[in-house]
Amino acid sequence: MATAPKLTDLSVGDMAARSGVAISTLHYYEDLGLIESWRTPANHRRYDRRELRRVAVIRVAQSLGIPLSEIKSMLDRLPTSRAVRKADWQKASERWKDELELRILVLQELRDQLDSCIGCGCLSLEACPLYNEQDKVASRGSGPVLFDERVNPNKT
Amino acid sequence: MATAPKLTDLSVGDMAARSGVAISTLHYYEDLGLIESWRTPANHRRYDRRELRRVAVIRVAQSLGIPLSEIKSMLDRLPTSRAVRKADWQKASERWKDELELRILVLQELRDQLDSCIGCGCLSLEACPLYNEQDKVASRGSGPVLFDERVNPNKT
DNA sequence: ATCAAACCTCAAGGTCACTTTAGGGGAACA
DNA sequence: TGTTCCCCTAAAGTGACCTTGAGGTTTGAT
Repeated sequence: MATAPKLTDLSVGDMAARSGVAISTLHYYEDLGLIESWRTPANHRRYDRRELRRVAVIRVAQSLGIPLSEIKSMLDRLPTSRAVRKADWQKASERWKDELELRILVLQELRDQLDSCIGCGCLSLEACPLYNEQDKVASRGSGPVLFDERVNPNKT
Repeated sequence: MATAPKLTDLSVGDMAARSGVAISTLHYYEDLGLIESWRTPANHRRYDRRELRRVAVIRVAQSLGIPLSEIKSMLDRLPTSRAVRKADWQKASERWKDELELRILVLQELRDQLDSCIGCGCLSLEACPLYNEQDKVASRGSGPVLFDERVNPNKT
């Protein structure tokens, strides 16, 4: 609510068109607190243009397999005032770059071991590096999740 | 059903312990036809030890973001007889290796563009290469899915 | 013979990230 | 003044991937 309504602000339809994200998804992101809007007297959403960047960042982060909850906590670390600077984004994106780096490394390891491992039978053993590697990337729920909040997936 | 019951076959509990996968998950995989068992006279499941490898492969594939449906169709391509050879696994894994390769390339591209892009403001524009890159990996539903069955996520 | 531990089935519940549906209200333009 | 489009909310639906629960059977050690 540090928002000073401007005529150049975007409607949800504009946002959808410009970001390539469905209106329903924008609503959803807003419910989750990932983006922010003010309302016109008619209760229509209006978004500061900067929210476009937020949406873009959200989508990019998602493509890295980062869950929305993580994305939110990253975005929450940005200054809440409207004056988010280059430096803020860069700092925030650093963490994802590291994550990305790690992800690449794990995948490369996986790939390098695929030849020497998958056909050799060791895949059935706890000792197999490929199989164990999986635990570091493995998903709970769906999709690869490299981030924390790793509950032990089964308690034997 | 090409199964010749052996005393060395594993119970579902054994499978769970040795594969690190919950019993309920093994049941689930079996329902989906990803793994196979025979039954004792008391209707208890027994798994050939080779099923351990199948489970391992399933988990590894999942860590690459490959959906179970894809994994199933890959596993279905293996000889149904019990005599699955090294070469069969290697052949089947080839496809995933390519997928892996692609995944690494996309992530690397993403990483390389992160510096030059995320702080510059272009992220809010359709022209941003990083933002567009996202479309090539983007998920529908949850988690990155590089495989086919890409429906257009929003029809504007 | 008893009793816990392990197994069975089937149905329902839960999470994530959305989309769809249903039933409205307000705005822009000819 | 329409009428057409865009917007609103709340709730339910979807699909992938499991987990939990209820109620019952079997095994195996004492």
